[in-house]
This record gives sequence, C-alpha cells and structure tokens, in this order.
Amino acid sequence: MRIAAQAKEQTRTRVLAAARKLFVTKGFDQTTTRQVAAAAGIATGTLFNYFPSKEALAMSLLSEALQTAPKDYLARRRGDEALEEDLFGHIAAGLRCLAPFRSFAADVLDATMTPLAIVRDGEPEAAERFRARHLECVGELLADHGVHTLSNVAMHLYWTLYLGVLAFWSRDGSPKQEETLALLDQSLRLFVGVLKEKPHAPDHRRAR
Amino acid sequence: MRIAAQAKEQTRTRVLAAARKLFVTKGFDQTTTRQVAAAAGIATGTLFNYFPSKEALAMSLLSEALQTAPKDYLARRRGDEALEEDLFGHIAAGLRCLAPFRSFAADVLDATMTPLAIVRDGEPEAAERFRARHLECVGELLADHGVHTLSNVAMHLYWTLYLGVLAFWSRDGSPKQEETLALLDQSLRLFVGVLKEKPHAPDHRRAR
DNA sequence: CCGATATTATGAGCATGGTCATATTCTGGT
DNA sequence: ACCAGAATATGACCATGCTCATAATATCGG
Repeated sequence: MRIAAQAKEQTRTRVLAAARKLFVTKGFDQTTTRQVAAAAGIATGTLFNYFPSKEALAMSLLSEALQTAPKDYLARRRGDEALEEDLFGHIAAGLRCLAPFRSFAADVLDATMTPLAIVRDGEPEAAERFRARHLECVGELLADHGVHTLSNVAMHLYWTLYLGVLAFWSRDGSPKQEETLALLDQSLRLFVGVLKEKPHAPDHRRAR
Repeated sequence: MRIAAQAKEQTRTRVLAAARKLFVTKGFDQTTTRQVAAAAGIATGTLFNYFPSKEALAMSLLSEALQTAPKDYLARRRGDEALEEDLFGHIAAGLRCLAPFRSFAADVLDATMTPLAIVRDGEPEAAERFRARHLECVGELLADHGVHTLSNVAMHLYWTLYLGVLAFWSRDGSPKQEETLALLDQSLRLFVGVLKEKPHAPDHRRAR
C-alpha cells in the first residue's frame, strides 16, 4: 500500500483544487458535485469516498485555510496584549486566511453553521470540527489570560457573536472590510464585558 | 370567483394543518412535500401553488403563530416597563407562541435564517418577512423608549443575539426553558448596553 | 345555456446530492 | 509469477424539492 496511498493523496488534492476553482468562480450552490468530480477526473461516486458530502468538501477548504491562522497571528504578536486584543488579532488573522474564499463562504456558512453552542449529537462532522477547533483555540487564549472556565451561556454567546461576525464579513462590501473589524471590535467588547461581570445578578423580572 | 376563492382558503388551511401535524410528529427534514400534499388531499405540484417552497410553508406556520405575540404581551404589560423589560416581554411572548412548534423549529430556522442583517437582495421571501416583521416590531418598541435610529452594526448585533436565543431555545431541554430566559436576559443586557454607550470609542487597535 | 377566457389542479419529469452493487486495481504472501 | 483478499473506482440508481405542459374547472358576457 504505497502506490495507492500516494495516488489517493494526489487525488484528494486534485479534488480540493477543482472544488476551489469552481466554487470561487461559479459559487457554491451553482456548482454540482458532478462538475467537481469531472474537473478532478474521477467518477461522481468516487468524490464521496474522499468527502462525505458537498458541504464537508467546502468546509475542508475553509478549515485547511484556517490552519495557518494561529502561526500568522503569533508572528505579529508583541506578547503583552490584553485579552481583548489577543482575541481580535486571532480572529482577524483567521478572516485574512479565509479571504480567498469570501465569494462562496456565505453560502457554506449559511448551510452548515448554526448558532448552537451546546452539545451536538452525532459524529464530529466537518462543521462541528470547525467549531470545536475554533473554540479550543479560544479556550487556550482565555486560559493564557487567566480565564479557565466558561459557562454554557457565555460560550453560546461567544459563538453567536463569532458567527455574526463571519456572516457580516462574508458580505462586507467595504474596501478593506473595515466595517467587519468594527463589528468584531464591538462584539469582543461585549463578550469580554460578560466575562468580567463575574457576580451574575439574579434575574430581576417577574416569572413568565 | 366565489366558490373558488372559498375553496382555495379551505385548501390552504388544510395544507397548513397537514404540514403542522407531520412536521411536529415526524420532523421537518423527515417529512416530504409529497406526504404533506397527500395528507392535504392535493397533488404534489398543487402544493407549490400555495407555498413557493417547503421552507416557506414551514415559515408560514411559524409566522402565523407569531402574530398573536404582540397582543399577548400587551395584555400583560403594566405600562411603566424599562426598555429592557419591554424587549424581554415581547420576545418571551413570541417564544410562548412558537412553543408548539419547538420540535421542528430548529431545522427550519437553521435552514432559513442567517445572521445577516444588512440588505438582502431578491424579493421578500418568507424568512425575510419574518425578520422584517420582527425588526419592525422592535423598532417601534425602541421608538417608544426614545431610541429612533439604529446603526447597521447595532441592528446586526440585535439580530445576531436574537437568532442565538432562538437557536438555544429550540434545543433547550430545561423544564420551562429557564436557561433560554437567562440567555435572553443576558443578551438583552448586552444589547441595551450598546445602545447606551452612544459616544462610540474609536478603534484603539493597530491597523490590520 | 354556450362558448371564450382565466384560474387552478395534475403528475410526469427534471436536477442534484448521495448510495450501493459491481468491477477494477492494488497488496502482500508464497 | 500468481492468487486471495483488501482497497478503491465506477456509474446506474434512488429520493426529493421543485417545474411545467397539459387537463380540468370556474367565471362571465351574451
């Protein structure tokens, strides 16, 4: 199993390249899995030996692009940043990595991401891995700044805000996506604010 | 055009009833449009004379249920509530109206709602009307409390937070959805906080 | 009541994401 | 070199949301 393994790797790469090209030029919804398979020189069914679904294929593109984000940010980090700044830098680096895919990112994210942060049943699918990896990263960052636990509600809030930023970014027409950065700034201020107000005031509203 | 109009009304009602029953018992994804049509006693194609898509059909169920929310809240309103309390009451009333559909709401919302608050192209689809109606309602509420304009970012933030609450609610297993109410409380505190900090501090981060 | 026209219903058919029985190719052991 | 068995590729096929040419039905003027 040497030739085969090598060939599989090549095929996988070819599929990703074909998908990338088609998704970027024609859009995610306007590209059929048959087209991707044909462009990669394989049969329709074979495509699904490599990726379990069309969405998983697209998410693989995004995920692999995102992997360079941490190094990217660490490279330009001074080391004395406040938590808010670290989060900002980390997320902004991620957006930079995803930039080449912005034209179809909206479709994929709409199709796969949900604002749900609580337990998700089933095996770790592509979207789930995306979320888990990001949250893990954020968790480490928080730990660096002395925040070691995150309540369900706080985590859900973070993920909601992050998805909001992604959605905005994917359609942000401003030249350098400054509006997205403004929203990110605003969102993180909110989130960090929540983290700080440790003594959670009891609900002061009448029941129901 | 008397008999026909009457019959159409009846058919529409029958379709909605059939869809409701099937969606609630079997779930949204597990119900086919053919099943709904059969249960309503019409042909497959006829269904799409009444609703442009499966999602629009489901959204019609949710939207019509939501229409009773405003009266519902007004009935139990004292009249001296703070903005935060008014928003809370309004949204909570909406959730109560949607309760019968909770079992499939998640699927529909996942499929149709996006955290995007900025301009949406195309004709007003079901999901778009849902969003517009809700934001309009909130806009009036805000106006009652002296807030007459809402920046793009603020509006996006509100919608993001609201979607987050909906997503959480649709899967909230706690007995009376207390966790959802807690999240709603938290989210609204954030949003109102943003409204108050009028003088927006300039971005203090280095560029990029 | 008839025929012309508009409205609505119908279900065969289409597009496409995904499956699966079968065919093909690769592997390691002898 | 050859063979058994594993890994992989293939494309006909399926399910389903939705379309559309055609058929059925309703409406209205005369």
